[in-house]
Amino acid sequence: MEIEQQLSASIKAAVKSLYNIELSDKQVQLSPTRKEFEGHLTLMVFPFMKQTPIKNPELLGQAIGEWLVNNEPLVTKFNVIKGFLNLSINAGSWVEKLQSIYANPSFGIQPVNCNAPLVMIEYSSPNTNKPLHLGHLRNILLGWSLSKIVAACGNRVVKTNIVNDRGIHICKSMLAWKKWFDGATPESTGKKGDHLIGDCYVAFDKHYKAELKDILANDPEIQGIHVFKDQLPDGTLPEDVEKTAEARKGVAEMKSTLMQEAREMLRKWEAGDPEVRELWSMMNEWVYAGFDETYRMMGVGFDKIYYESNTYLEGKGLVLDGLEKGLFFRKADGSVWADFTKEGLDQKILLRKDGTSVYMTQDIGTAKLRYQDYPIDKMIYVVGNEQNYHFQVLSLLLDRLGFKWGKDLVHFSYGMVELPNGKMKSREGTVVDADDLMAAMIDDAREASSERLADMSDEEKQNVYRIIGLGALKYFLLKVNPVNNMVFNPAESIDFNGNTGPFIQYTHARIKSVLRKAEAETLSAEGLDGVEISEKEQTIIQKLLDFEQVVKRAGAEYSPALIANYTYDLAKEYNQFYHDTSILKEEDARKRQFRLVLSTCVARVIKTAMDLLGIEVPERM
RNA sequence: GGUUCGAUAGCUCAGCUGGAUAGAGCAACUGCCUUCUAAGCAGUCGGUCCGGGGUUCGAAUCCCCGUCGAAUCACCA
Repeated sequence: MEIEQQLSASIKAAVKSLYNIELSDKQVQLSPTRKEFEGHLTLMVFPFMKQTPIKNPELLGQAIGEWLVNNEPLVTKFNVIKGFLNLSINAGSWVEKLQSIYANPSFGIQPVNCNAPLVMIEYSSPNTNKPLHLGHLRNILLGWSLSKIVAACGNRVVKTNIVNDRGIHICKSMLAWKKWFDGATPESTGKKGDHLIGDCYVAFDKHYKAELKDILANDPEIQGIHVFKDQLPDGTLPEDVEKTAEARKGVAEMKSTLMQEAREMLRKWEAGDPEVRELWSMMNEWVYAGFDETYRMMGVGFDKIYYESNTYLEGKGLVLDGLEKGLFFRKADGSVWADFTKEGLDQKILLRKDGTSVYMTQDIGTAKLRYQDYPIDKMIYVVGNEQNYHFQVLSLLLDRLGFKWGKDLVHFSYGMVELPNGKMKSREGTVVDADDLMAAMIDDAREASSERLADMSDEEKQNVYRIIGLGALKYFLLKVNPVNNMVFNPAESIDFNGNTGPFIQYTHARIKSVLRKAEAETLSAEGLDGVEISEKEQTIIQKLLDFEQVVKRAGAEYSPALIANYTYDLAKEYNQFYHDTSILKEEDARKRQFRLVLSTCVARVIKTAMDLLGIEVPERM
């Protein structure tokens, strides 16, 4: 990086000295030289050619190249192809850079002080009526990685979770448990609590569906519902089959006794009915124990967890205040609305006519509590792209209410995980369960690596399987640009070869193995001045130097994928070097030393980068 | 229908604020383990960067118009 800055300044000086022209930063475009050409960094001369008296790009490149060779010690030689000036940097400068990387154990990570901006990041945000699935995994891994990256960019970070622990969905599970589960507990069934509650939810849905079917088939009132299309010229009134079915379904849902019971339970919950509350607490505790286990296995956590049962009433007050201040308006039926038609959006309901909260109101309430707890400078919500509209409105709403971070709250919107034949549907049993998937990945890792680790203790082995299996899964989910939907094929297990987590982990383990064998040698980055280095070695140093910029960009663009792809590139470069350069058998002691230092730095950057993704790297595999 | 997002090799994906002949991995085929870990390395095969205009020295990238796909437009969360 500093090499580029220095070079950039010299190029400006060159153009100034040759043609008396001041170049802007934008006009000096340096990029890594493509492999098929000689050189390390390439300058494009087109952006400023018009201003110079020389209208031939080759001649212009030639002139600047000559000036640099004579005046800038970094540059040893150059060549010009079309408008591209390829510059070669002297080997000593690369070695110096490597030495400074080696000297800085936290290379790439910005220090954080107590005055740094405070960024709160919300992710996971589960409902408490079913276990976590693959979609949650993407969310949670993105949130965790983002927290690491934002912190690495010099911010204070508070990781938070809003648990949706109340509402009709949990009442459905509670009702099903009471009706059909005969007092089953996680202990009595040996099931994780979240899975047991998930079973309840499925059971409710199954019975509910059956009841609806029965009502639709047998209820005379429903049979009498018909919706017709417009009259045809011949006077007939064709029935609109679709709308009829829709209307019948709507009435059937109202008539369902199961649904009525669930609603009654919700009403009792809101009224604070002790029996309902007790059941609710018990079942939620089961779920939390289950979630905690999943989070622990994933290696993630939170600094502060909010529960919707504590926040859902909070928004009301703010909305009523806002109403008094004229920020919102009340409709004739008594419901309260915000008008965003001036901002190009619609009107949005904030309180129902009976005064109860909606989703949006709860988010306002949560925001209020968070702001009371922390002096937030920036808020990042990791939530799927299906809620883009919601957050667009929330941003305007919080801004109107005077939250200073409302206007630029970040909705970190990511795409859905789809199966080869479309979306995951819990109703259709096509959901990929998070616990199952992690266990399967660890099994695959065991199968792939048990032979190699024969001399390890069982406990050590188990740990390596876990690191590899989860590494494969996490990398798979994080390497894809978050904004895109992605496809997961359960039939093909996640690969361990190629652009994968284990490939990168393997590179790290290999380096560690070499370093262990070199342990007898005292490793030092001193005394490497003038050591001869290969093009590949130079390329790796250049790649290492990129790391700082990649972290910054990943932070600015909220993209763990950038870190993932960078790390893969680095590992690939290193593997090529490893393949055709011997390290320990090199006879020249300084070259050997240099290669060990280079390898150490690569291992360290891999470890740091993978940590930013929430992925561990093993010492052996 | 409105809004937002997306479309790159058979499949999964990279491609930075516009830069040289568009890159990886998987799959298929071929080499390389008596030498630091072959989860590796090297190679072959594979492209109308959805289509059409425009901007300019130069477009996968920026702008406009289409086509297709996803999400959303609930007094659900």
